[in-house]
Amino acid sequence: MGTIYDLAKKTGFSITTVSKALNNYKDVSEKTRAKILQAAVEMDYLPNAHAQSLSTKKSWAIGVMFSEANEVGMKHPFFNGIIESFRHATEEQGYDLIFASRNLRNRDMSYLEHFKHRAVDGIVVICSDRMDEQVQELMRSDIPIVVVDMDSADCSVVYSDNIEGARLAVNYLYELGHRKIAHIAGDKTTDAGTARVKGYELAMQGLDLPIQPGYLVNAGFFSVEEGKQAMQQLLALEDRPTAVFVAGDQMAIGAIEAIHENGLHVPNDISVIGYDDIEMIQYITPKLTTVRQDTDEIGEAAAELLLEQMTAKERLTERRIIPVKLIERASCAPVKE
Amino acid sequence: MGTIYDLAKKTGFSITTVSKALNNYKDVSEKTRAKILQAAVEMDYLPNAHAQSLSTKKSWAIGVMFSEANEVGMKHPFFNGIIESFRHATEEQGYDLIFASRNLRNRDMSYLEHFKHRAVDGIVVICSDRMDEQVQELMRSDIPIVVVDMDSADCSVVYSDNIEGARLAVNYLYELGHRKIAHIAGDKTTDAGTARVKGYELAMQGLDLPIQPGYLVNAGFFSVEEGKQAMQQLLALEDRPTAVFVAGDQMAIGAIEAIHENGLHVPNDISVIGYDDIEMIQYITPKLTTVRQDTDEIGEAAAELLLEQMTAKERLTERRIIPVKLIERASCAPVKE
DNA sequence: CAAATTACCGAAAGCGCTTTCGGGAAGAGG
DNA sequence: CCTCTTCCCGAAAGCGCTTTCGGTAATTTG
Repeated sequence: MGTIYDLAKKTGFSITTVSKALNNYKDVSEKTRAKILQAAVEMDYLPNAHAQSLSTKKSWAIGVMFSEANEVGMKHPFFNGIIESFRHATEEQGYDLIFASRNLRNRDMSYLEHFKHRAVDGIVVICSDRMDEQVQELMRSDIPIVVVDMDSADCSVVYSDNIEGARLAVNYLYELGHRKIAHIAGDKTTDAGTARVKGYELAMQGLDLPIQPGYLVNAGFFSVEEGKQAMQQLLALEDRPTAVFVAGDQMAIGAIEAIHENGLHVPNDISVIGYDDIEMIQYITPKLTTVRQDTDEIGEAAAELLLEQMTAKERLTERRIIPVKLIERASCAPVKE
Repeated sequence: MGTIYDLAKKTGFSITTVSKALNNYKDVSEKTRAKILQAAVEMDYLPNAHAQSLSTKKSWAIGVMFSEANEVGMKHPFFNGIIESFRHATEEQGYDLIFASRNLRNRDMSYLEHFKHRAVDGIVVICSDRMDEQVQELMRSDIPIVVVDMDSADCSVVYSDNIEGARLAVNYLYELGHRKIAHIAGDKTTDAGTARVKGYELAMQGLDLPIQPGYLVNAGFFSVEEGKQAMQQLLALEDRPTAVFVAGDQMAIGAIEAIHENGLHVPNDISVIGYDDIEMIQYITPKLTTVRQDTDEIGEAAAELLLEQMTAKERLTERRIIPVKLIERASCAPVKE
């Protein structure tokens, strides 16, 4: 491959001139630039990124911190859509993504430390847990950052319109005639969870529907199993709901399982509506009606907010709330008399 | 944060000594090492990775090339399980993963070029398409590399035992009494696809079952839609199969859809068995019986093979074939008389 | 034609770190 | 007491690149 020095020797110019030619400086003639570029392809020259970063203080790398909840990591069916779209958007601008280990040659370090060590130009955190100490530390730092699925006044954030999403869901159920509408909620340590609860409460209130005791059940971290357990609680109630708004698709899948295991039918006996619109729910029975979060849009918005800061070289704090949409499928039906 | 120079000034030692203390050289006394380490945490010192890489020629980074087929990227339900496990394994050794863009400040470059530019220590390619020019180029290079889900004599590879998996599937159907067993195949440009076809043919032959005309249908790149279309072809046959072995779970989902749309029942009318064991198939109806590929194992094996090369600092060519397992669920039934 | 621009190029310092090599001090051996 | 090791430490070169600053040659201007 060779270094810039080899290129200089080969062409007879100084490394200064070579560097300038490569970087499109204007004070090098077209003739010599052409020669240098030509020689560069001939010897298959590629600049060394580390050397460049060292001298320019720009690494063209974005550090990503991914939720570790439930041990799923990149398998997370909602987050991986976001990261994919984020990747596309940043890639176009020439940035690489780096997934940092928390382990530097057997020395434990925080994400922030690792990102500083790697000298990333910016950070994206995709994590719902507001309480995560690592996330907090990142948000307090002075590196450009964007956080997804969480709110904060201290840094740029992007998340779905959860209040509105919950309202859509509840109103939809209401229009189908349902009055006994329960909510299976995500954990309170997540903004998404709390916002959807709030949206649920607001919507119910707006419709003049009281929330019956036991109708609001916390189901933890959005897993199938937790959704199932939550639904079992609802089914054990004296006065069962006729419809339930579930704060996540995976939990909704669990909820449906519970209902089926109870010998009941979805949607004939109980309607359920989910949240997220992850891929698999179009293949389950019944196909799940849900509130779609636009992962493409979220990823792009996150990229935009981060890019903005990186070029401005200063931290900005912008909030971007992405609209949601109700996707009607087959898991909700008019209430039975 | 400060540089090593600041640390030297603060402690009164030379940067040489500081560097040695930090890197556990033996020729620095415990006393001074302690002082330096202490000062390091006090001033929040972190070594600059670029500077380190520049002088050591080791970047502690692994480049990952991910399949771009079907535009899914990290959303791929099988591959993302592998990459997640790979990440865990390499992370423990202190390596970071870098997802390279193919775009270097508006100059197009190949993955190989980009990885050279970034001076990664190794490369993992997770991609099924044997014909991909980029993959070929990577395999020809001299950087340590491991490729997943593809065979090659020129570099270390790891993939599932596809022949055996196909055999398991066919034999299972046979034991349920099926004799008219069709196969919906993955594309011939993928090793997985061709190997499963071969396994299917071998198994049928071993059971003395002829493969009836039209029973082997190519369905492309493992998508739901393609699986559906392939199944429609099978359903259009005079003499329909009673069971079908599908080379991928997503295609199997499509196949089941097609069967249902045709007014038939799975498994009562037609049994279907998939391949992969992706998460969602336990939630569809009927729950899909399938051949499980062990993504954890594959990712770990890939990490191991790559790590090995990176420490040896030379390219090795080892082949690791991961065993598969039949997971019995509810999409297969004894043949009807 | 002299003076003032302009165009082009290179020396050198610097980015933050590692590593070789040599040298002084302290301890061991005779 | 002198020599030989051993133990610590630092000077300096080097990793591959960017960028400032100045200098020469070519060109333009009056």
